[in-house]
Amino acid sequence: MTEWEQRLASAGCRITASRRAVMHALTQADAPLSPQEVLEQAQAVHRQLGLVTVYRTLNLLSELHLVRRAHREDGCHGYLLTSPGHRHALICLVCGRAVEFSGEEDINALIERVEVGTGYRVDDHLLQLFGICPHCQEDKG
Amino acid sequence: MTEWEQRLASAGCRITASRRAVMHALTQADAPLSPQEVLEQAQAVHRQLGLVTVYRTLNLLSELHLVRRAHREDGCHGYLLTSPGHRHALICLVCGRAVEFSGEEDINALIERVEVGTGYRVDDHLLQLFGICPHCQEDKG
DNA sequence: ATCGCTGTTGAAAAAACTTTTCATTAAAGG
DNA sequence: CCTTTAATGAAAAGTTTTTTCAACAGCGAT
Repeated sequence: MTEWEQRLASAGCRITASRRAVMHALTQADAPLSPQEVLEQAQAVHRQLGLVTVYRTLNLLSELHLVRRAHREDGCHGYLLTSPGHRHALICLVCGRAVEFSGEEDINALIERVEVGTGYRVDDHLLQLFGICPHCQEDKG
Repeated sequence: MTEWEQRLASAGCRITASRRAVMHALTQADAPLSPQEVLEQAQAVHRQLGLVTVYRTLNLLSELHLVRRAHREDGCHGYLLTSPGHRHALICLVCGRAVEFSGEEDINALIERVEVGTGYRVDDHLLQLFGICPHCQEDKG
């Protein structure tokens, strides 16, 4: 039983073909996938999968933090597998490839400064970086 | 002529009642507003305003960076006036009140570290903080 | 293995959200 | 004031997401 299956099971959820197919699609992908794209990829493994189930599965996986949304200034429609210990995504503006990174230490100084400056108590944050991946840098050079 | 009107004008756009109404709504609000909410607020000033125009206006204002989307882990449907020089928003989880802050300096160290670690070239970022505003902290205490 | 309970599923439909189309209106410069 | 043309509102189309519900399939007990 894989780690995510373990996680589902201990949350009292069943390991189904649909869920395996969605996780498979997200595991294969190296860029964020929209629900529609997840469906297309996942149907290769589980033909009768429906879009509704993709939505439900993505919501479930998000709640369990196995999957995360990718955010862009113009919307937030992509989903991404979370890498354990890495809370933030870095997405290539050319090809969409995404990697994750951690950097809590660096952010804490900023948060503390903002707390003092605003009087807010900061509980959570959302950080995402955009740039050009090594692969796409080569293509240009 | 206000600053945002100046900005619109120099982009070759007209200053219309609809645009004034949308800007008015966003100026009054201290929390991010959805397009629907913008419509409701703005209609107080410009009765015949339609939702379509709200969408068009928000897109225009976003392009000119006069307005920005608010992002949450579960979606990105709110719009927020941008404060000049402040690129990031801090949103109260209780009442939705938002303030903006800057912190480029703090983030640059992180970005540089990530660039070295991943090989990506980082061009842009999205950072948003969530917490409890001073007002809502009082309500509890 | 089989059974039964109940969480899950897929399809259809509904709801919500966003964009397109187009005739009409109204800014802004002359 | 006119004229030009960007902008508007309403309706319709398109897209995305959620709800409903009968049928299905995990999985624990037998």
